Amino acid sequence: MTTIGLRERKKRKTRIALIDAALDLFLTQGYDITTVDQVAAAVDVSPRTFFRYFASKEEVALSTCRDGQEIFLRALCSRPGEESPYQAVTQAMRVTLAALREGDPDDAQRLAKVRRLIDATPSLAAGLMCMINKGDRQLTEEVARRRGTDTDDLRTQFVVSILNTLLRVCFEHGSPDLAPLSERMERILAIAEECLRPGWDR
Amino acid sequence: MTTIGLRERKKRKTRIALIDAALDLFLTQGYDITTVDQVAAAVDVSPRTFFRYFASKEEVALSTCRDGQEIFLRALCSRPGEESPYQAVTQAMRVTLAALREGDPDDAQRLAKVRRLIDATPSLAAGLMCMINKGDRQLTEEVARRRGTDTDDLRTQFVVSILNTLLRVCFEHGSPDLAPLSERMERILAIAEECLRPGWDR
DNA sequence: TAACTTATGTCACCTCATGACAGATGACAA
DNA sequence: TTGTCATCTGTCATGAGGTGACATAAGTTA
Repeated sequence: MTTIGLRERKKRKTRIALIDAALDLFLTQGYDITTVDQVAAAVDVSPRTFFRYFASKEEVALSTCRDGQEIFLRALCSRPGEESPYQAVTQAMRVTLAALREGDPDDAQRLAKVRRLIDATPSLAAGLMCMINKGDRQLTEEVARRRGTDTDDLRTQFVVSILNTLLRVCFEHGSPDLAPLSERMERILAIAEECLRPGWDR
Repeated sequence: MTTIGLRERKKRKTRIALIDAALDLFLTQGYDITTVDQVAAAVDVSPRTFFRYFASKEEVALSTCRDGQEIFLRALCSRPGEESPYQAVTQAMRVTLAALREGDPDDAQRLAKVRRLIDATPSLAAGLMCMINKGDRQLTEEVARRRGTDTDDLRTQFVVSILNTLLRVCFEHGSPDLAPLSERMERILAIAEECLRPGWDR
């Protein structure tokens, strides 16, 4: 049986509706001149309610990315413990892309929209970057665990930063489409392996 | 002769005064609850005038860092052309730290305050990171020039990201003091050289 | 149905940020 | 010194982002 009731279903529906309305308005009019009121009105909801779903205008724009990030972080945590930090991260990246390819097409669609939006909106690009780096703490713990150090270890922090770099380069300037994104990622990883000494992440 | 007139001097003075007042208020009360009006009042200036000097509350908080960044970027551009991207960046970092050590002690003092402030204020930490990455375009051009590629080159972008990583790791979690900062930087660079293959940035 | 929990709307309020306009002040030439 | 000009500044008005308080409506559970 589905344990979720009508209330929960409604909540998810308005959340999605807010995201979609916001994305469409942002893309057609521009992010900056679109007001929260307009987004709320498009979904027939009070502005106050908007802020109960999203803490800020930026959050609604980037929520899809955040969801993707969480998929990635979960994938990362469930990688086998023998994998080195680099292996675990790259595999988790591949898993995330695969999940996206096989999941709800609407989600992929939304992600494509967000990507177009971010490319047209510098402040959102900055926000996305910050978001990626927010995952640092979890990433740091995961790397520290795999390297057998604590999170203060300078080398661990260095490894984390490099991995973060890979994540950023792969995902920040991508095409909206999934296949080229995947290809781009593999090229980046090849470059990384050319540049880094074997065992650098151990 | 000094070519700057009274007007220019006054402008610089209020700018500095605004920065110092803002930093002190932010540190004593907290960044978030301090209003622009308070900062303006502390310098006996209208709030409107504040916004003629700084585009935002964040800008006044991070202005000292931005100044430092500009010193760094100028130092980078004037490095000899034979240096590899990595050499040029690391030397520019050292030059920047040296300039700070030998420059106006007030500036170093301000920088220390900013650091304490950033450590206590996540949103500013995010802002700082974004600022650092804003320097990317210039950094990318410099790296592309030294590698003899154009700025779209994937490997160039990778090199830029790694260098950016170094910058971040060195400057973001530092002690307020200058000497330990310098030492930390050297340790990070040593780690980087352990991890990266010779010639990785060529 | 009754009692509860929770989502929502309304209202009020604050801060950030910007445009328009007028007055004050420094810069500069005659 | 004086007059003109550019520019800095203050005042006022406006709009958007964001939040707290409280009542109400709706879903949930007994």
